[in-house]
Amino acid sequence: MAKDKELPTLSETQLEIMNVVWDHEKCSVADVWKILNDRRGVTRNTVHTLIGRLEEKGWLTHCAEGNAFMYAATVSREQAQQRCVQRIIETVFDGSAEGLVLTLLNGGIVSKPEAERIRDMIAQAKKRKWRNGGNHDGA
Amino acid sequence: MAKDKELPTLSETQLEIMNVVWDHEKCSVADVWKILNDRRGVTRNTVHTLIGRLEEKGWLTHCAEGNAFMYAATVSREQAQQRCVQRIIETVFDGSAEGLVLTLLNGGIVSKPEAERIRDMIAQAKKRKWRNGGNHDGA
DNA sequence: GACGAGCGCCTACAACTGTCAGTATAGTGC
DNA sequence: GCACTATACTGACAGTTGTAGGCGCTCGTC
Repeated sequence: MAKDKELPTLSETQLEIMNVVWDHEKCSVADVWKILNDRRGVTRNTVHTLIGRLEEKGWLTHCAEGNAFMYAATVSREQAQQRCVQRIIETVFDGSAEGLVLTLLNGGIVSKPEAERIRDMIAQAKKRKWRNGGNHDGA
Repeated sequence: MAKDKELPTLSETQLEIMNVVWDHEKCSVADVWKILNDRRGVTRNTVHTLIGRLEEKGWLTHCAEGNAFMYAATVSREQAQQRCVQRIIETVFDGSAEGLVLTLLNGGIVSKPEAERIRDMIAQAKKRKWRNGGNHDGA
């Protein structure tokens, strides 16, 4: 886990599957299928193919457990989220994290209490990470 | 402009082209091609096809100007950015804008001065938007 | 009028993605 | 042993995307 080989980006459907796997730590094709099928009606085979491709790409690994395969993510949800945010900042906001937050605030995407919680989070992060001059400027 | 018909999402390359168009307000295939070709070597025809597809999907419009076509975006960069952020929050962060900011702060994506500027931005947005009880709680 | 440059249009192709049908295999119950 | 069920594997297909080649039109130049 946590090998930093650059994994290819995930499509929407692939992300949906990864989310299920992350939620359950590890699960079988049938598990994922049940959840996805509940949401939008999809064949077990489809899920199987998608999971297979995710494994091919390195996002998932499997191990036999009884007579079923259990799949687990090779990368934590947090890591994937980080990469995703990083990519969006680079491609959509031309490298500016502030641009992202600005859009968040001015686009009516966050509510007032959310914005306040976000402000608090930043204040806390400031204390925690840079209390005694821990520099972190290289963006 | 600003018609809120739901446009399909943009791929990375498509976004690259849109960025050039947004930067120049309006430009010809040749203009976009020059810039993209400088960056990574791509054929004029490729750019033409991509632009044509973007127009098909409603992201661009063109008007004849002399004997060349000038392309312009139908949606402002800000609108596109908003949608992009909204989508990422929904699909990657399960609807939580705070999750996004948390990732931004804890993932080492933003530097200290950036985080401070972001905090100021939030403080300002608070004053501006919710000064006299203007509620905005619906996501 | 011929010619080269610039441009738009059409077509093609490989890779990827989402979708599923069909087939094989293994476990369970009778 | 056979039928049933659950699972895994393979192959296929349509749509999208990135890439490019080739053709024809227009315009300025010689």
